[in-house]
Amino acid sequence: MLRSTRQGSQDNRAALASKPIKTGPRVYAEIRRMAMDYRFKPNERINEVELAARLNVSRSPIREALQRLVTEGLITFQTNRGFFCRGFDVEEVVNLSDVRIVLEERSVRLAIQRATDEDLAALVDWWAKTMARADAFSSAELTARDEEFHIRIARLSGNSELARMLEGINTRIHFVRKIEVEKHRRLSTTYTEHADIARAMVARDADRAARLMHDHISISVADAMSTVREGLARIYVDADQI
Amino acid sequence: MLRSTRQGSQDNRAALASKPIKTGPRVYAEIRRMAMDYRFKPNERINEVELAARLNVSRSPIREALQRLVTEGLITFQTNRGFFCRGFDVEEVVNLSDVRIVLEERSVRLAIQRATDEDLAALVDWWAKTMARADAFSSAELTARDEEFHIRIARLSGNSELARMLEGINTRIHFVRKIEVEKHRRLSTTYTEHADIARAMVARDADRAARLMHDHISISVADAMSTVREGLARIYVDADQI
DNA sequence: CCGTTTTCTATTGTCGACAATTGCGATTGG
DNA sequence: CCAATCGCAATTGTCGACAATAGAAAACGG
Repeated sequence: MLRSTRQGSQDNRAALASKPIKTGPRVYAEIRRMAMDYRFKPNERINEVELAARLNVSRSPIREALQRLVTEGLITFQTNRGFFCRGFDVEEVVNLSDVRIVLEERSVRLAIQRATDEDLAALVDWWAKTMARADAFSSAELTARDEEFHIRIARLSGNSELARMLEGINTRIHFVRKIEVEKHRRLSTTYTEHADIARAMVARDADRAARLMHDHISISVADAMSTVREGLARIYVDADQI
Repeated sequence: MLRSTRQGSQDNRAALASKPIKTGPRVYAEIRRMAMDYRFKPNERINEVELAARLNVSRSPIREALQRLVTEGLITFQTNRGFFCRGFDVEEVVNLSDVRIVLEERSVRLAIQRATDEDLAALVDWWAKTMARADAFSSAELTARDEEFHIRIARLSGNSELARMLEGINTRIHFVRKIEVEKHRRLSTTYTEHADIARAMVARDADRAARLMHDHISISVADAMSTVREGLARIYVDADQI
């Protein structure tokens, strides 16, 4: 009776719809999303056993996922003390933004150099369609489109490392971005800015596109501060009623 | 006699000089270095049990370290198939180089904006001293100094995220960099280029410093190809006699 | 002799167990 | 009443065991 071993987990899997996703990837994806949305409070210690229990798995996949998230910058780690949620402060947002600007500028420039006319036309079309339906989208969906616009350009750059790094930054600033989207829901400058960038790309006007991109992404420190403040409010208020 | 449990590892630790470094970090550092130096052959499958045996630990710390290295871009992973060494090709080197250029340019510019006169003077001094002793250094040491020069600037930028990303790129291009250092051992343009950059920084000439940095880092695709070729030779020849 | 299916083996994925460590709270001495 | 010390409870670090999977080898049929 000592060797019933992994009986429990078998049941869990079965209950979870036979075997939709493998445990490892699933756990990774779930924790990742939690971290992106600050479902862990900033600097909060993450209890492995508790998390394992919540996701119905053992600590092994949990720890492996957490380790991965550490290098992604979503989680912090101290030996013998465990994993912590990353902090949430203005400096980090500003720093990431600053890096993002130069990478996105490079991204458009390369895309203009290397993408085909069809690719760029498709980008313009896609964004036009998205804009047309903008009102029907939730804020979360809208944020996703915003992110996708930039990622598409990054992919068109033909530099997979560049795209990879921008994706990394995206996941880290996802939370602030979502707040910004909601803030500016009414005055939807974002949509027209995207359209302008895309058009400049079609026209192969690298300098203009890069400048537009720069201005589009730039945020004042004051903006960042207000967004972070708003974010903190959500983390410590809304989170409780999830 | 079933519960001798972790006897074995106890012995290992004891044999390894009581307890110099904790297992986890040690394993991570060792595997990381192996990956940096292509002690695993490109795209080679990494056998967890074998590696665990070699480092005298169980698979848990191995897997955790590998997971971390996956997001660092030093290791590849496929579910149910395991971990693989990253490839080694020209495209990746060129892509990383391209990203590196824009980040390093931003880095100098920010450093010029934010570093104190003392900081910059210290940078110049340190590099002068290093240059003076250059002949006494091994190629490995020389490579380390090269890397350190750039990292110092990144830190002076005051943007920790920028520094972090540049460090990430450094570990990924470490191998090619080492080869480049050895190639150009004689015609040591690198040293004077560094000195020039540092001087431009002291003079707070951002445009010049950025341009120098750009030219310093830029490599032609032809150079990259030759370096990669040389690298492949080493990986598949020298590696056997380690 | 070649292509398909089956069996077998090597390797990964996940688990529960236990030791080591940390941090907190109680206890004691000033 | 506060500071330092001690011990205990909670938590992390690492391990070996076993199931699931994939890939190779063997058996089979054409």
